[in-house]
Amino acid sequence: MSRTTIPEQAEAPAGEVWALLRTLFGQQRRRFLSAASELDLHPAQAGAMLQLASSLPMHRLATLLGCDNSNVTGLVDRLEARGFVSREPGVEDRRVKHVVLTDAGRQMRAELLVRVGAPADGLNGLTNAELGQLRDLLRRVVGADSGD
Amino acid sequence: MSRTTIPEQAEAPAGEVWALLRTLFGQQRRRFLSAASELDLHPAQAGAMLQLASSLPMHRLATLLGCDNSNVTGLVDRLEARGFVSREPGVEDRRVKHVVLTDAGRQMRAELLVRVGAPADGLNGLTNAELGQLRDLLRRVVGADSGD
DNA sequence: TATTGTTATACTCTATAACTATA
DNA sequence: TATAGTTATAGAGTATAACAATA
Repeated sequence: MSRTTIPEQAEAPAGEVWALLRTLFGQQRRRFLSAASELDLHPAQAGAMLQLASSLPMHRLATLLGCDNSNVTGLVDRLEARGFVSREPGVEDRRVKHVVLTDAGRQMRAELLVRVGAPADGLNGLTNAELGQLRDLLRRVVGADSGD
Repeated sequence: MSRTTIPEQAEAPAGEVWALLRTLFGQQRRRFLSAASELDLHPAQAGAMLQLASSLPMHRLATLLGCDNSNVTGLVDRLEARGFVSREPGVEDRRVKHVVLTDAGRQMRAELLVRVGAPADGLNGLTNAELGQLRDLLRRVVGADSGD
């Protein structure tokens, strides 16, 4: 692939780290898009499938995906038409519908996770001690950003 | 924000690092989407603007964005309609059209970079020595993945 | 013959607003 | 009154196929 990330600001001490992280972001994004494509899922559909670790109300799914409730209607319509999810009425609040994976949906999600969720290949080249170092540093980077 | 990333596989040594990286991915993705939205750009348009560090042939932009040539036609149409880019005919190969930023486009791109390209806030909490450590570790992670 | 960019088509995503049924 | 989900609508992205101009 001749994909390249945008150059610029790779000089500053933090900037250099940032450039490396962006490279990883790009790799991961392409991995996600490839996985979705291979499985014949639209990226948004793949994103929804990944969020469905457990059943979720429609509006909760909308929040997680960062889109309007109305979009989820069509999204779930299409996933339902392909047999990956079903809508189950809420018992406690009858306005709510829960999106729940079918067996086929669980299998599809597993396929996605194999392709997207696996640690980037490069991590396997590090020793456990180095992974520990990396973990500690990243924790501080992540922790400082408002946790969302 | 009540956005959460998908749990699962945070036990393995590499898996823990991977989970942290995914958190960063999510933060960065939301930052990108917010920036695009604030500037009234569709994510795909914002992505194109970021790639235009220098002029690019239409087909090259398509490759960089990972989409078909035919999509770039409409994408550039709309950016052109808003005055951010112009099409310039190629001199060496007359089939080619070069997409080049206008002054307004350069300014818009700068606005985007301020919002998206800045090092994640968390990096500022690390010492230079720690940044060096992090850089060395990430270089090995990135280097091992087939460089695209 | 192959490539560049365009057009046409069809499907999906996305935001907005209006509607319903619940709460 | 407010919330959950739907519908309707419009603008945009995306893939595919077919096409003209150029190589």
